Amino acid sequence: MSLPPRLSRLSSSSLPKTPPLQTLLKRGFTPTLKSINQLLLFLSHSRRFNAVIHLFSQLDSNKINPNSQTHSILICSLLKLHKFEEAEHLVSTQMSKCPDFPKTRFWDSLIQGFGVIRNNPEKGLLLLKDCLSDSGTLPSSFTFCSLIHGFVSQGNMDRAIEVLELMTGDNVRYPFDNFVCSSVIVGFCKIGKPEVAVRFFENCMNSGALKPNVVTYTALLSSFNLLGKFDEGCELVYSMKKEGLALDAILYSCWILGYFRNGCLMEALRKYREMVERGINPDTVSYTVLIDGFSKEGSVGKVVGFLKKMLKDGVMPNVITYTAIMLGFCKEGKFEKAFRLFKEVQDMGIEVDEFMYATLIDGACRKGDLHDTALYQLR
DNA sequence: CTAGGGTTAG
Repeated sequence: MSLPPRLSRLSSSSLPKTPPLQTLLKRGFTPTLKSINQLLLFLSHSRRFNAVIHLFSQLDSNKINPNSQTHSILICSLLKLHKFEEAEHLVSTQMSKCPDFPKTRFWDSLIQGFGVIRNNPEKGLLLLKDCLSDSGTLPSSFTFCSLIHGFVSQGNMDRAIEVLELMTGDNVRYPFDNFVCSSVIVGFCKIGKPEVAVRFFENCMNSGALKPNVVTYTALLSSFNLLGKFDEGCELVYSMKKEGLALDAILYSCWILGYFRNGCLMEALRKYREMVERGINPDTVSYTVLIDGFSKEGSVGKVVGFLKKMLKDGVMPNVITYTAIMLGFCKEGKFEKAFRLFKEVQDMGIEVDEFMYATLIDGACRKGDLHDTALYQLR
């Protein structure tokens, strides 16, 4: 089997000529630890982390004792390969022996690895506590943030607050930044406590350390929406404009949603135009908010208009967008149109969900011909 | 340096 010319040239000229260490070892060489570490470093820098691990595993049987640098390189490779359990074991066994370890960086990677990549913030928190009890190691604020965010996305606010308290503790004293603040606000909204979210925001402001950005303000605006505090939401946006903060598509969607919930359709439309005039491109959610708002009022003309517009702009509708459109058709008594769209959505390969079925069933019931319509085909 | 924020029924 011969390689095509281009590949054979590559393999003969651009790969290192030295035989791999494994081969050297087999031939009876006994390289110094220094040269081993250099090779491990080289492998690690060229991102051949599996090779690092493999080479390390051969050291013992060749009576070569690794030092702390060897272990450092190995731990880095394990972390890169997301082998967190093995990395954790090494960190905890080698830590006390090697005072020159980049301890904090290892802890950061381990806590974030378990908390975010493994989606196991509980384990991350255990490690965080271990780390804090080992004086002299203070994980980065990002590590605290990602744990908070991990707990928030699980809806576990008790734990999120626990991390928050560690963050403000005497030996840490990290300020609450926008990342933390927005995550916590969203968390409280998620568990149905928007009033607590607003209070948390106010506390952050009173502490004086927070300069809210558009993300934090959007989370706050969404809390106001949940609380039905439409006027406060508007005031918030006005003060943002006065501050000179750049509003974006997400902020506008949230604001427009508030107008719809407050029954101000024309004002919602005006804000949409304002957004476009400012050069902010509406995305799928922006359009979905508009479509849903007009569908609920039975303004199917507007709904279809927005659908065409978004398709023209290359913004793809999702299952929520289509459900909102079907709702509009059903409200107008055009169940057949809704059902035709339903089939099209399925043909597009979009996964339909219970919301879509519920919307269609409701639409069919509204028409009253539950027994002889396409409803039977819904199965 | 960035992350983090917004949409659906009965």
